[in-house]
Amino acid sequence: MRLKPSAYLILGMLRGGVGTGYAIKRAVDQSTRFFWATSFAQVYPELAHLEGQGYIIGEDDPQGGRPRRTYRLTESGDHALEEWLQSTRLPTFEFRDEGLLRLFFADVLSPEDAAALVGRLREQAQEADRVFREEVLPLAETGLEQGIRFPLVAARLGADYYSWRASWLAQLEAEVQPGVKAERSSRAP
Amino acid sequence: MRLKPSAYLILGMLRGGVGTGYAIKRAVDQSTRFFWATSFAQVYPELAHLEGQGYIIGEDDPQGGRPRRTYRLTESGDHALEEWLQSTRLPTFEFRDEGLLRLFFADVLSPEDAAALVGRLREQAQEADRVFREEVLPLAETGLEQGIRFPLVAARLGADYYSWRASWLAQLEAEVQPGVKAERSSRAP
DNA sequence: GGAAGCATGTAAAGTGTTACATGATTTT
DNA sequence: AAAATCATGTAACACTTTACATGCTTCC
Repeated sequence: MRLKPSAYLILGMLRGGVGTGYAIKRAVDQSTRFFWATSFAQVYPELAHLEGQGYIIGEDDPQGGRPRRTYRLTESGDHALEEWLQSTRLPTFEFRDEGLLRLFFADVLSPEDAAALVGRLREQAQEADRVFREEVLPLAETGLEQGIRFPLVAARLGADYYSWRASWLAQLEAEVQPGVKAERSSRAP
Repeated sequence: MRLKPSAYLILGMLRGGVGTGYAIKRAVDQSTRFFWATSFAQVYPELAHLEGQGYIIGEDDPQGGRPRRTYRLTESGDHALEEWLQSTRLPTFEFRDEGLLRLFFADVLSPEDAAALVGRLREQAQEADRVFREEVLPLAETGLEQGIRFPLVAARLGADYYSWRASWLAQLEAEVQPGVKAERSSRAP
């Protein structure tokens, strides 16, 4: 791999017309942050690095007295982005979910406390679902007018994931209610 | 938060009877690694740190000429673990999914190449699903005999997630096939 | 006039991964 | 006899986050 995923994130944003470091960070916060987040302290050095390697070109573009530097892809950067998108290399996948870790160790707790823990996890999934439907999805929909559909696809996958997770946990919550006997879900009336 | 999640991972494993650094790393590789991974270079220093803080006590426990150090929780460690499990603090949730990032930028590609990318993502989800069902789930089931059920619950959530993701992507794959017109899924005969 | 937003960066601290180093025991 | 597994650790590197530092412009 020539570049790290965080670098392709920047190439992709530049390709989509998001031209400054500040704007890239803001765009990420409103879109990809759920599966790939970033920070100013990552974006600015990476822009400098990508320019040094010839993947992008920056141009000073001050707005009044306020300095600004706007970047665009070079041919080399454009090529690198497409190559990455078509690569068959296994994409990195890192998942750190403290909630699931707690669930994993829930045998330590009393049935009541374990049930409460599952309930909290379900609530958190519902809250994430709400954020996606109220904030992320509507924003992604605005891209459709310019024929940009995949950010909406990604947002839908995220929203549907949290919905799915919330109902999976709600089901589990019902099964672990103290008083409910069965090891597997009670299907008896 | 008194301790970081990686520390609670170790406390939880010790509480479950997994007593050495080596065994903890192995156990994690077979169970929690999908939502919380670790490495020897994290486990050994963390064990030393937790012992220094009084959460655990280690005892030299050589096997023949092979040195070994076995740890157990102190009261303080036991208390810290339960407190963490009952905490209402928002659990850390970090997700880095390069596959979704590629999907997000797929408008750059031709419809054919975008469809191929979706197909690769679907295959990868299917492969992860297979690993869960063939390797992780059977292992987690062995815990049931000792009345340990939540590792299996967590493994089921993981397995079901990848199944769900694979079929979501299969559905998307059908929708983005070149030749299929509609913006939204074609419900025509 | 003050707050919020635009804009760019650096420094320090924390976290995590990979590679290395060593040696005993068990399995093939 | 060799390979795999058990077992413990360190060093170097890579990566991320948080906090800091600065100053302009726009909105209330």
